[in-house]
Amino acid sequence: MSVYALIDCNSFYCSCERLFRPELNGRPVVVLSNNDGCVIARSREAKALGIGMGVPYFQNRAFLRQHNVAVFSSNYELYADVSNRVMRTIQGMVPDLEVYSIDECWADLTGMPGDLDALGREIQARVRRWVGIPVGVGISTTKTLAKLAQWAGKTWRATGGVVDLTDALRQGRLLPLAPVGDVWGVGRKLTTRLQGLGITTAQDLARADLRIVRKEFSRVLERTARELRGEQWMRLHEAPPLKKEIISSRMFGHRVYRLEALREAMATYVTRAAEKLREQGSLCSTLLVSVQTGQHEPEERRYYRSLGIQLAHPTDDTRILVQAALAGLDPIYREGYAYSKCAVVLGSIVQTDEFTPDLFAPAGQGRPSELMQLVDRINARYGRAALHVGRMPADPGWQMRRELLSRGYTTRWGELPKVG
DNA sequence: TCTGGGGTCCTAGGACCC
DNA sequence: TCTGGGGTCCTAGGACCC
Repeated sequence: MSVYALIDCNSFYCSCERLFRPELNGRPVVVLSNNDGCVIARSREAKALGIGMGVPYFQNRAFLRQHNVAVFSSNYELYADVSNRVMRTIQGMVPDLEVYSIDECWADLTGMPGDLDALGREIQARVRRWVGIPVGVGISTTKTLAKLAQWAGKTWRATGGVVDLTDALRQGRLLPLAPVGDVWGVGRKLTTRLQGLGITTAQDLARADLRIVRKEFSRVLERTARELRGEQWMRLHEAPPLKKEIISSRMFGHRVYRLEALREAMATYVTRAAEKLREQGSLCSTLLVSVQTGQHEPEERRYYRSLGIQLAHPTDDTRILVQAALAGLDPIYREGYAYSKCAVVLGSIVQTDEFTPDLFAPAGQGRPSELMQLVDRINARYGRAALHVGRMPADPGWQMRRELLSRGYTTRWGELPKVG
């Protein structure tokens, strides 16, 4: 029998902000999305105030001030660094680990001797002591059940955030109490449709007729239902698979009207995407560029258009990619719209040894660019964008807003905390 | 009335996750 | 004034093939 654990950091971004600001313990804390757009992380105290996930910041600013809520722009450099520390700590305590997201990981505990509940509490205590971040642990025989165990740990505080759900009897008690919408893989749309069929709890889904689930919904949901029954359909992925597409997009800090500004932004995003491409040692041969106005504009002022571009040879060269993206931008730009965002998606991603090179390709094309490797090394040493294409401005007017950014406590020499 | 069946590949779009 | 970003998987449907 397999045993999986899901370890999840509580209100991760808020916990990171508190790490070097202990006076914030007990005080409600929220963290905003890019551009200070909406609330994406809430401490327990903030949730208790009724602040919803994803609510727009500008509509709630007064309420937040009134309740003395500490508000932060997202500081991804800090969160990524703290996340690495958490993962390394857990890695030393379990046989196999899959980093699932910035604040969650799976562990394979199959065959671990001793009390699993006690192991869960040990992990929790060590991460708290070594890194300072509170975590919850859910343990069971499938990933979907482990996820549900972790949900139970959050929902019933008496558990202390650790729930061992390997026992069939305990599963039988929990499943009828769990709303189907809290099952991993069941989102809003599916919840509504399932409820229409009288399937309202995890137990209902586990007991549903699998043929009907497959026919009316999908194989994906069938797999979820089977996992709730204890059939193991998902395994651990220790080495993260290479990305099949790489997206770079961002809302602008202010609306943008001119083609020239869009070109700057596009060049910046393509540069970032190409860096990610090279980080995984891949080449790409298609791009999709898009521009759009705000979703909340009146109908007649909304505009969205995208264009796919096929390259002659797979490449990882920022210069070629930027040139192609800018050529694609021109025909989809229309004057007179208030643009809020542009994006690039790199696709048809391959490894160098995965395709047949073109005998007639110009020298240097169709393989990793040595020049780009040099640029990456220089930028790693002297700071991102020390060397960059001329189209990328140093201080763009459209840059995202981060007015409430905390310090780079662990990632910038000049911003280290001072003691004494 | 009624028009083959089955396979592959590609793309667009939907749904989900964090 | 102001509403996130990055990713995966699956499905349906069209084109094409034998």
